[in-house]
Amino acid sequence: MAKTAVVNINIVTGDPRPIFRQIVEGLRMEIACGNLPVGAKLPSVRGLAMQLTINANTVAKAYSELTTQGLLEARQGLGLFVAQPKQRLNQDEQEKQLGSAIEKFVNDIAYLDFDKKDLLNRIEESISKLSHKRDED
Amino acid sequence: MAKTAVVNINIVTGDPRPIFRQIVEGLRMEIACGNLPVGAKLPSVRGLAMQLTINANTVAKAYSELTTQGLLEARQGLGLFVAQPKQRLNQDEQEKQLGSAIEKFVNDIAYLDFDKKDLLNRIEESISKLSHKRDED
DNA sequence: AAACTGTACTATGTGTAGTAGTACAGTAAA
DNA sequence: TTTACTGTACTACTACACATAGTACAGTTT
Repeated sequence: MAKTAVVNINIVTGDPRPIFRQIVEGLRMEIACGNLPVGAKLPSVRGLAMQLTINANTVAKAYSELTTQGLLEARQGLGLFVAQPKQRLNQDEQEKQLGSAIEKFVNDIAYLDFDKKDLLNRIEESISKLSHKRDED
Repeated sequence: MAKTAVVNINIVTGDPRPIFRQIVEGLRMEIACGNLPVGAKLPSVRGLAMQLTINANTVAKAYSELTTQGLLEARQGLGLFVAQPKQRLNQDEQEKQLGSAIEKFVNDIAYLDFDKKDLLNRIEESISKLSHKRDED
């Protein structure tokens, strides 16, 4: 049987995001960075709940959303696995989400002091950590 | 008496953000882009509520948060005005917020298709619309 | 059969968001 | 002085989101 991957996420008290969303976003990044490759087996609902000291239903909710997003694949009685990535959004929806993300980001940083070049470098660096972005020009 | 500025924001049904937050973020951008210059007089709590067809207490809540953030200055009996910008965060807190914003942004775009150079250009372009970022190198 | 796994449900409590309504204090204009 | 604007603050209510606790069922492997 496949060995359970180590999931390196934690819940930050005081983070304005709900707990289940911190899990969702934490796992999205772990998968996007290649720390959880396709086929990796995630901790069980009850296992991750104990690890994070939260309720199992909260973990189940996060896992359910990731499954709906196509990042995970659930097999009842067996566990949850990182799914083979597939294109799920059409071009228009992609463009819309990209635009929203840029707008939200600029809103967040609008009142901060920073050097523009430095900022763009940091963004480029963070993007380069995404595993499927590493091989691009 | 100062003329009330026209505020070009609207509430998007279906937007996951609470209504008061859409107002906060909309006004932050209007101010940051120079559409609402220092000293501009905003619509009254009751006026904006009517304009947006929402409750006046919801507007008051948004205005209150913007006042706390230092972007607006309230004068009881007179109205609300765009405040003189002032540095409010220390360097550490700035860096922390910048890091969080980048992290959140990369999480949002991690599964989208985009050309890296194009993305960085679009971010640079959006930043250039911020009025206090126009004169920078 | 036991022990793991996911899935789904009810029930409860807490906190947030928004509305509706009301009232008070400050200011300017008539 | 009155009127009409302004911001500020409060109570009360409803609805929803979030998280927990508990329970039970079905699938799979050992």
